[in-house]
Parts: sequence; C-alpha cells; structure tokens
Amino acid sequence: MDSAEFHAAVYHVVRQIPPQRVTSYGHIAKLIGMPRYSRHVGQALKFLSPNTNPPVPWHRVISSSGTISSRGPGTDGAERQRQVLEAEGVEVRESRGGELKVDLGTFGWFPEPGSIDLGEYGEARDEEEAGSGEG
DNA sequence: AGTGTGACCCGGT
DNA sequence: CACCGGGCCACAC
Repeated sequence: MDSAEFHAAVYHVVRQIPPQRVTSYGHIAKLIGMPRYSRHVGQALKFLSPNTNPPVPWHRVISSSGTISSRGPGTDGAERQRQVLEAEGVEVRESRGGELKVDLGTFGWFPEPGSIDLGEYGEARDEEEAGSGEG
C-alpha cells in the first residue's frame, strides 16, 4: 500500500459517509484495514484538493472524541469545517476552551469494517488473520 | 542515527 | 470535562 493508494482509499471511504453524519480519523483507518494509521488519515485529507471531481466530504471526519481538530491557533480550518457541517444540518457546539464539538451519539457514523464498499482498495490488511481470507 | 512534529487514539486521574 | 502520559507511523532536520 503506497502513500498515493492510501490517500485514494481514504477518499473512497470518506465519500461514503452519509450527509448529516460524522466519523473519526481512527475509524476511517479501521475501515480501510489500517487501524494504526489514524494520523495519516488526517494527512490524506490535508493534501486533498478543494475541487476533486467526485467531491470528498472531508468535513464529516473529526476526532474520535467528537472534537473538530483546531489545526493550530491562527488557522480557520476548524471554523470552516464547522460552517460546512452546520450548513448540512449537523449541530456543533463550542466548549469553554473554544473547542468545537459534535454529539457522536446523534450524528456519529461508525459502520463495522467490511460492511462498506472498499472497491479496489479492499486488499489492505494491517492485521493478519490466521486461516481465513478473501480466497 | 537521534529528535521533534502532526487535521490521532486510548486509558488513567 | 479537563489534563496528562504512552503508543502509534511517516517525514523533516
């Protein structure tokens, strides 16, 4: 699995997140079969072009705790993500520390690995399974 | 070859 | 809920 293919796999899965739902970097990593690569999911979204042909709903990916990643002080990425989420009906609230949070119990989308379409990226495996396989 | 960093995750306090 | 420590993988210096 090359870096380019990893990115492609991430985009493929992110495109399947339904409207008004959010999931986490870590869960995307799980879905593509690489549970230890949560940090790289964020990188893949960072390198995403703003005008890809099938659009990638990057805004529906937040942290596992329901927090929108701040991307550092002085950046407006988190605020842009908030506005896009609210525009499609996702409720975002602000904690005292200024953190933007979404209620995962209401808007969370965490399908089990294997229950979604991986397309040509279904060969990725981070953990070997003894005695089983695609065949 | 070591150190620091990043759109992260989990458990403990 | 907030804070901290450890784990994780790849990249830049």
